[in-house]
Amino acid sequence: MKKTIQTVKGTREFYPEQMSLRNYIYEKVRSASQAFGYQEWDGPFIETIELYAAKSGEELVKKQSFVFTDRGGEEVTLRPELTPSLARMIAAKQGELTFPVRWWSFGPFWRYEQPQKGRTREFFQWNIDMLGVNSPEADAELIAVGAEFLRSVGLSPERVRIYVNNRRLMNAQFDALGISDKNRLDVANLVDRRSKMDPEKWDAYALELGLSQPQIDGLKIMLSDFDLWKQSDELSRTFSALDAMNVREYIAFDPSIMRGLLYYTGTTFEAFDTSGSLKRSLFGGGRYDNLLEDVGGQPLSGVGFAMGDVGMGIFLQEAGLLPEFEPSPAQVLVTVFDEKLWLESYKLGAELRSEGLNVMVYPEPAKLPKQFKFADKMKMKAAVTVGPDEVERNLVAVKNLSSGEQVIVPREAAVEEIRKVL
RNA sequence: GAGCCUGUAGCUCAAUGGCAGAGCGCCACACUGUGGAUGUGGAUGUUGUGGGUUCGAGACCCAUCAGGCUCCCCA
Repeated sequence: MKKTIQTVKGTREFYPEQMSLRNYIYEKVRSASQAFGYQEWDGPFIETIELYAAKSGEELVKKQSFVFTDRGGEEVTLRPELTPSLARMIAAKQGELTFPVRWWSFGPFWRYEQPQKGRTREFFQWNIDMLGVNSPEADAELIAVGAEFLRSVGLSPERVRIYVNNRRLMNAQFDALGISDKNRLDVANLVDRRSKMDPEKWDAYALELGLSQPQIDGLKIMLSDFDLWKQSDELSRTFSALDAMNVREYIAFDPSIMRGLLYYTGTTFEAFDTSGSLKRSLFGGGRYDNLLEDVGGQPLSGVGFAMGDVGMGIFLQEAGLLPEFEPSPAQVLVTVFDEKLWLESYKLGAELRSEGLNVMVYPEPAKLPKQFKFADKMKMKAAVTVGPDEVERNLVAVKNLSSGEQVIVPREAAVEEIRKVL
């Protein structure tokens, strides 16, 4: 390595092993989405900054998006999230789509962040949304899709939990405590940090925001009341529906879940890894009522969530839940005996492929031990050899690489023999 | 955008300011019709990059790049 050109900071290189993990997550995401009847879709990877300026946070637009000027002088950005594109696309065809719309997507996003573990500048994200139905049961369905995904990758309720809360319930609580609208965002932020901050610092921060001691005490009581959801008809119905959908064990009410202060208006939820000492967020979402209007559509309510591939990948790996990596898509190696029989091996390989097997032929007449070692490293299951003896009598030698047993069979029986080994 | 830690062989890591090393992996051979084991031998490299201090720098200083931790943020 004389001279190397570095990758762009925060980008990711997918060697085959990482690519198989990405594809594994994609497959599970697709299965969970399709099991509930959601359609796959996607938007542009490049958008104008105005799309996000409308209602995404200032932090996102000004500091955390990849913005640059194209050759035509237009300011464009690599998409940092999908929901605004979704809102625009729905609004554009609002009159012709069949509602309720159930859509999901899995694609790349970019955010200009400080890279650290679990956080890169380039990542893949699963987005899934239902639009056109505004009900606690619809909220429950989205949560259930998330829960079924968790179940499908082998994550048990002991390991991961989806915490659910509701903005309207919280607003009612804030009203009861006499917390002004002006303070609402700050207080929501305060509530969100309850579990992340030292209790003493949390108190000090609360005082800083101008809350009175009775208000702070009231908040604390509220935050430790895990039966609070019973006061909310919405959440009661959502939890009943989750029970019916057989995912209730993955769900818990948590009054400190606030999330997206920007456009969530009803139920919000967030999945956490509960196995470690610190909670790691795995996905989150909620109901949004005003998104379509913001991009010029007719009022339309929706609910959805998003999950990044980076954190989920690390979590699955640490939990020992990754499927074993198979280096070679071909489980069969045809060896090359010597230069004279080289093309005979290619011929055999073609025959086996025509029978539907994935077959790799060693690319040169190397020593057989070397070829077998290669098959081992690639974790292949069978090696097939045609040497002078076999060719003469129209035979092939099929070796089971895990047991070490080799049988010599007529060439026509090779496929059948190989299938026994796979 | 701010602070701190780290960067040495393909990988994991050693080396008081004084000859750059080990284990694993890799390659070759033992073994010219068969892998996983074992043995023997071999190659690892501009110590992230660029400056500086010093007789002498992997080590100390400055800058820079990267990724890790924290703040921020988490749409």
